[in-house]
Amino acid sequence: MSRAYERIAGDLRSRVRAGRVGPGDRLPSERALAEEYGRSVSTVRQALAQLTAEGLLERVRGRGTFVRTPRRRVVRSNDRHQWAKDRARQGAEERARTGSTEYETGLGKDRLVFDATYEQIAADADLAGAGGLAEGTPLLKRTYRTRYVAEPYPFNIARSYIPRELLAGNPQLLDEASEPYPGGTTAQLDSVGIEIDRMVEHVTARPPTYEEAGELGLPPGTSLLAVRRLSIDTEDRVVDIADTLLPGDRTELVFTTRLTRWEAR
Amino acid sequence: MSRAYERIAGDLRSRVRAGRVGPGDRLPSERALAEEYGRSVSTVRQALAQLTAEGLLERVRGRGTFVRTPRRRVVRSNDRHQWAKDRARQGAEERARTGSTEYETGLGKDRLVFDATYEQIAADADLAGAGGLAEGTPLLKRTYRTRYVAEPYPFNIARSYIPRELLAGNPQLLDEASEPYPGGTTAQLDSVGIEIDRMVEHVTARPPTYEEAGELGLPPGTSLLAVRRLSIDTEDRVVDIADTLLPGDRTELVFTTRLTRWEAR
DNA sequence: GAGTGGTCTAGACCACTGT
DNA sequence: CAGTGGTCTAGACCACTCC
Repeated sequence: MSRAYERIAGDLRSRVRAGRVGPGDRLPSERALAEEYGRSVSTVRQALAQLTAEGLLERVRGRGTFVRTPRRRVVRSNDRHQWAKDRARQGAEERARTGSTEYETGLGKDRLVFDATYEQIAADADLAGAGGLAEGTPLLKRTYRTRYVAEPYPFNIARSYIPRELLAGNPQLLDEASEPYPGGTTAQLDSVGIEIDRMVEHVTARPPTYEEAGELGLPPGTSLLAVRRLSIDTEDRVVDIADTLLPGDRTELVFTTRLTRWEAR
Repeated sequence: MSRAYERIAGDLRSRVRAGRVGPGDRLPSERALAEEYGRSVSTVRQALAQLTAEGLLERVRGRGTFVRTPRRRVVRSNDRHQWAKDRARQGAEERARTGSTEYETGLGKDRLVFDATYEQIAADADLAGAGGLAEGTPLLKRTYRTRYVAEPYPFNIARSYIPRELLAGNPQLLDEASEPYPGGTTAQLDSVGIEIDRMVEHVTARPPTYEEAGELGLPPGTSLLAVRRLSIDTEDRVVDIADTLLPGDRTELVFTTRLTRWEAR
């Protein structure tokens, strides 16, 4: 390894891994490290930038360079789909009492803040392709943001697209003032006679765009989980396309796949 | 936005998004951009480094800076678990004819290269916790790498851990020379009387470590999908823990969740 | 005010690509 | 060979934190 900044990065990396500096600890300053390794400050900065991009360090102006402390993860399990479907057919009081995100996080409404906005749009090529629709099909676009009361940034941004034609039977569904709708999307679709048969979720990971990093308050060295979920009804139509963005450093997705039993041999 | 490098990055970003430069196109050189924006080369380099980390650009020494071309994605669907379970009870010839990865990618054995190594280890705290085992429990550790014949880097690294006690009935299972085992892990477990009831997959995303980036040949600006899959048998035991690393820029995970039907109202 | 990281400069030299 | 990006230097000045 002939590059000075890689030697420095490698050395600092092993200091962290060996536990000689732990989460939250401060590293020596740029100038001190430059002195220690006999290199210029710029070279040390390059090493520190690499470790920051790896998610190992966190740099704070005026305070110093710290070993990043892992954030507590929010678990999202696909069990919630069945839970939500069962709930949608329960009494209105029961539906109003609980929400899907509360179910996931185990937290009450007083600890979480939701935000919903509705728009009417036309399907672009991407959405049309995903939903098996013609381009230009009128859609209801709903945007949801969920965050902890105590935190400034949402831990979840979701955009849902539903063909407007499907919602004709219940005009209330086009009005964002109905949110939070008791029983969620499953109950909303039930109100116009739609039953969901299955959810198909497409999971990808990538670095956040500049705008996404801003919206979600993602520090450098964090990945983004992007989930596109298709809700398919009992007539095999795509009745909802939901794109969800989740911070990679605080999300764990859990999927349980149940298998049919073997016949006795 | 007072920072010069952010203005430059923002301007170049919009050039790409507006399609004024498309995938594969070359951008002006560092020196040319410095001239154009009236800034030093270092400032331009900072802007280009940011866009590279976002996965938007690709820099090649001696050739130039290019707009990154998206790689073709390998789709991994949870349907394969049921497929593999069904296959495990078929004839030996049928099992030998196909593999799980071929099923996933739609490619034949001649286009893919597998590699398997076996080790015997003791459970550390992490594995013991995941498997509900005592620390130190003897495990069989199997490492698999899968790649295209035409490519140098694997698109998949998997490490599987099975309590050795479960495999006592079939010594052949401890020998890596048995790989590829016809019918895969499901058939291997079947040979010692274990039937899998369900798979539980935990999905997370993060930047690759330095070593992972090297192993998988990940370019800067790429995330890593890390999946921990627990195989749970019909007696509710964790019979396999499989940790899989997948390049975020070429993997799409698909999970289908089937819901039970409502009773007629 | 002392100490921290962030931005920016104006270079030098090197490694690599393509002609 | 000219042209590209990669490494490294030795600074200056700024924005911010903490005492």
